[in-house]
Formats: sequence, C-alpha cells, structure tokens
Amino acid sequence: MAHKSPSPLYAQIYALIRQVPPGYVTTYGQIGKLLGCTARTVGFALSALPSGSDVPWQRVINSQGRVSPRTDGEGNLLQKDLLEAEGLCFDCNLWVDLAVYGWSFPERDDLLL
DNA sequence: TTTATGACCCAAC
DNA sequence: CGTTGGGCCATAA
Repeated sequence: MAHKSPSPLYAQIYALIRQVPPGYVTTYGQIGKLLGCTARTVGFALSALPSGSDVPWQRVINSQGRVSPRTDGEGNLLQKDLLEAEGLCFDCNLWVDLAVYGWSFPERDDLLL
C-alpha cells in the first residue's frame, strides 16, 4: 500500500472536515487544537487542497465566523454561495453565527457511537 | 539546513 | 468598536 503519504497530519485535517455535516461549519482553531497543531497549519492544509477534493473546505471558516479572504478573492464569494446552498444564513457581510452553525467534532470515545 | 510564505489567532491601543 | 502587530506551526525550494 501507499507508504508515501503527503502528510499524516493533512489526512487528519481532511478527515475531520469530511465529518462535518452539511449546514454546519467549523473553525481552523478547533481543528488545529483537536490535531494538536495551530490554526495556521490547518489553513495551509486547505490551501493545498486539490480541485475536486471530497473535502468540503467551504465549511471551514475562521474563528471570527467569516469566510477566509483567499488569495484569489473570488474564492470567498464562491464559499459564501456554497454555504448558502447548505442552508446557512449569512449576515450583512459574510458573517455567520458560529453559535448556531458551529459544529463540534465528536469525542474520540464517542466516535464509536 | 535555512529562508520565506501562508485560506490563522490573540492581545493591545 | 475597529484597527495594528506579533507569534505560532508546517511545507516547499
């Protein structure tokens, strides 16, 4: 099997985001803390996400509850559109309520469920 | 090995 | 309340 992995940490980040159900969003700091790394690393992992990935990177936003102003500029608009399609409600300017849509990852023990 | 960058976060004024 | 600066970790060259 594949002995060469791009980065075990990346796989973890992608796995967590993949577990996020539609209609909910998470923050970089949350994932970073769960994985033991800083939010910067999480953002970097998303930046390395290839097109057509099964990872709903759009559900990942910053702690401020806002979409990340990607280097592209239009990417943030696309993310807003995607999140809106999920059923989220944006505020006056790409503001979302983490208290309502903030998704909490399941505990390692509860993961068994 | 070191340098430079990055879709961040937090604290302070 | 809005803005500014510094720090942190990981990747690629």
